[in-house]
Amino acid sequence: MKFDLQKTDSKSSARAGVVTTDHGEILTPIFMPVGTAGTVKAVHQRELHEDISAQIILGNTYHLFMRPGLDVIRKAGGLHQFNGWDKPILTDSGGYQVYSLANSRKIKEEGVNFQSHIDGSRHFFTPENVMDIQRTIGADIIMAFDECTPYPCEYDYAERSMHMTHRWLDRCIRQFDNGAPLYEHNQTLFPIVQGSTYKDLRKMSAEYIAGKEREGNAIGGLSVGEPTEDMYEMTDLVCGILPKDKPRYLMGVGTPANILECIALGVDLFDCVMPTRNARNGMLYTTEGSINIRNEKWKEDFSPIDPGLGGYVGTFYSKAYLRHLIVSNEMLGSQIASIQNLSFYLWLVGEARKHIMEDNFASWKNGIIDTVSQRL
RNA sequence: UCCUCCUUAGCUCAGCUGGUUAGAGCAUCUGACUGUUAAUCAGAGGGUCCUUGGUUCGAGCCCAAGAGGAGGAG
Repeated sequence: MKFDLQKTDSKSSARAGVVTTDHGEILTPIFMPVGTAGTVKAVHQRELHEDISAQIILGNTYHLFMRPGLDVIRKAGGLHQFNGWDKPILTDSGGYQVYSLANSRKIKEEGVNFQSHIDGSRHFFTPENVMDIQRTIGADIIMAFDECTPYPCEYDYAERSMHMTHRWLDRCIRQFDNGAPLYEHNQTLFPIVQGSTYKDLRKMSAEYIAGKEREGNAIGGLSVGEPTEDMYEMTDLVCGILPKDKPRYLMGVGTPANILECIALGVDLFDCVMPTRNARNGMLYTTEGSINIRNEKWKEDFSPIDPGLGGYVGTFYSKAYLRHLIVSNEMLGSQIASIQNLSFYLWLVGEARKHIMEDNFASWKNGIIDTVSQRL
C-alpha cells in the first residue's frame, strides 16, 4: 500500500491524497460503505460502482468468521472473489464486536472468549488468530485487534485497556509480519489508537501507534456515546501526533457534519453504518438536508428525492413513492434509500476533496454543514 | 316467523366471580440509530364497550327491549 499526500488545506488540517492498493486507488478523503457480512446491505455491487462510486468497502472479521466461515472464503479464493468486489476492501478486526456483544464475552490478556450471537457457540479470539483470519478473508487493509472501551469509561479501566490494546498490537504486528498473503495481492495492517476521552491517554496511545510506523493508522474508541465536542477534541489531538505522510482512519464516524469537521482535523478515511442503517429505517440524507421519509408531510410530495445529487435514484424516484415503499416495508424502499444515502456520503467527501484541492475547503465546509445538517 | 351466537380503538380481538384510570397485536403519527447482534428499537395519539331502560354502593360483564350482523330451522 502507498499513500501520496497531494494537498493540504491552508486554513485547516484537511488533506487530499491517494491511497494505492493492489485493488486500485482510493482518493481521499473518502467514506467507506460498511459491508459487515460481505454485503453492503440492500445494495448491489454494480450499484456500488455505478450509482454510488464507492472506492473501498468494509467487511467484518467476526461476522464473516461466523458465517460463512473461513473454509468457504478460502475455497472461494478470498472475499474479493466471493462477493465479486474487485476494488479495495478493509476488514475490521472484531474488536468492536467484542464491545457491542458485551453481555457474552470475557476479555483476558491472552484474548477474548465470547459467544456467537448466531448459535451461542463459544469462540476465542486472540491478536494472532484474528490476523490469521484476516489473512484468509484477504482484505487489502486489515485492522489490529483492539478493545474499544465504552463511554463513559473510568480512567483506570481506560488506561489498562489502552496498554492491553498496545500489547495486543505488538502481537498483531509480529503475527502479521511473519505471515504472508494467501492470495495474489498485498495486505497492510493498521494499528488503532485508544485512550477513551482522556487527553493524556490519547496522546500516549497516538505516540505509541505512530512509533510502529505502519502504512496507515486508525483512531478507535470514539463515537460510542461521548459528546461530539469530546470526539473532535480527541481526533484533533491524535491527528496532531500521527504521521502526516500516512492515511488516518477515524473508525465508525459519523454524521455528515462529523465527517466534514474531522476532515478539517486531518482525517482521511471514514466508515459508518449510518447511511445504510438509517436508510433502512427511513432516514434520508440529501444535498438539501436530512428527511424522515416516513413523515406524513411527504405523503403526496411527488418531487424527486434529491435532484441536487444528480444520480439515478435521486432524480428518478419521488419522495411520495419512496415513502410508500418504506412505510409498506417493501424491500425496494431499503434499496433506494441506501443508494441515496451512500451516494450522498460519497458525493460529500468528493466535494470535500475537490475543495481541498482548490484550497477553499474551510469556507466551503462552514456553508455546507448548515445545509446538510438541517432537518427538512 | 322462530331458535342460537355475535356487536369493545381505524382493523382483528382479549377483558377473570360485577370492583382503581378498559388492554394487546396490527395500522396511524413521532422520535432514535455513529469500527451493523438492527428491513431494528422507543414513545404518542386513538374508546358513546351497538342503543335505550333496569338491577346494584358499583355494569364492558347481570336483566329487558330495540338496532345491526352471522348461522340454523321452517
